[in-house]
Amino acid sequence: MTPEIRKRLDAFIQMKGLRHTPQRNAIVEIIFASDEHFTPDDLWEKLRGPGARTSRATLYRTLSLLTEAGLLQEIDLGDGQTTYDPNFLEKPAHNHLVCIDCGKVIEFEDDHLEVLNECVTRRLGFRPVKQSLRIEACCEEIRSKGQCPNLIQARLKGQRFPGKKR
Amino acid sequence: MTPEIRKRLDAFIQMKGLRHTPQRNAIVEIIFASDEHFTPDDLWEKLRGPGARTSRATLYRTLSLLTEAGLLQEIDLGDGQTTYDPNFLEKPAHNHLVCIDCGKVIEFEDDHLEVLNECVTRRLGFRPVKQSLRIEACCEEIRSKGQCPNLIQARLKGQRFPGKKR
DNA sequence: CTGATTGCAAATGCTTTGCACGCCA
DNA sequence: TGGCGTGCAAAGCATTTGCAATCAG
Repeated sequence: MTPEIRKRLDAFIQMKGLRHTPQRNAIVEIIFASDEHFTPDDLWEKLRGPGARTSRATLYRTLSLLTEAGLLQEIDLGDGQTTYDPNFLEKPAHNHLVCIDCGKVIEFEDDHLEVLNECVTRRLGFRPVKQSLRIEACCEEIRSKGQCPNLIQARLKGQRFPGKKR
Repeated sequence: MTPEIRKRLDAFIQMKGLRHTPQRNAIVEIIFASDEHFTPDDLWEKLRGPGARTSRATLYRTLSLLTEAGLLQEIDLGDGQTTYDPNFLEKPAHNHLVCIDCGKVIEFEDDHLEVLNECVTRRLGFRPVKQSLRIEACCEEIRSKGQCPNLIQARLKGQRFPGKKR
């Protein structure tokens, strides 16, 4: 967890008159230990490791807080659950490519894309706030080799694919 | 409902060995009477008008069928329910601008955007299948006039806004 | 006839909430 | 000590499913 993050979080907690608790700390610690996006369930799994006991309710409540604090961004991959993205202070735009074969999610940036999006938005008479591009595509690796490494892993995890909500 | 649509639907029904039923007909009729996007609930409302009795189960089942037949496209506006888009045969890309003040949804197209998206996708080693850009923005009308006509209507309808799932 | 289709109610899966108790500041 | 926070279980919501009855071809 960068000092930048910690600062923002502390500021938010103080401003809102909130409190530091072991549960909150544990959750925040785990989230910002990595910069990968995750679902509430991913987080729940990681939380079960250490002796830190939390409830799902607290988990969800904390996610809301962090989102409100601007430390997390909610993104929708279309799989029936909300995905959260930490470490986005440096990445204003959220573009995701989801492989419909293996479910792999790639986050990418493209300056041209951003400029273009801004132009379009203004042309329509709006002021851009947040933009997310979601591309569903199929993996060339699967087309050529017949399968890709993520596919097997995804199947094992019982991962949901785009389109299939539940 | 254009003959184009009817043709595709009949072909699909025949190919799959499905059947024509009054419920299916009623649903299809209502959907393709307009080219607006809608939620299952919007559709349910319209269905309650005529004497045609259907259940929500049939409604959802029919939506799945039409999606599978390629006559409907599922899009996710981030409000907790699936939105469906008919009349998309002519519009391959789905770009939506959602006003975070009034909830208004604008569908737009931009050729440059599409070309660019395709480039990015290929550069990442994928083959594009479906792309949807979602921009959250705020209405200039609200900034200048203090409110916009959609806001009042949206409030009355108890509309959900992006970010607030339930 | 026979399998596709329907409606109902119950089940799902993710997320939120009410409530009483506990703990931070 | 006064609330904020927490856990639990129950509630919510959109959507799906099991099943027996019904209907289309």
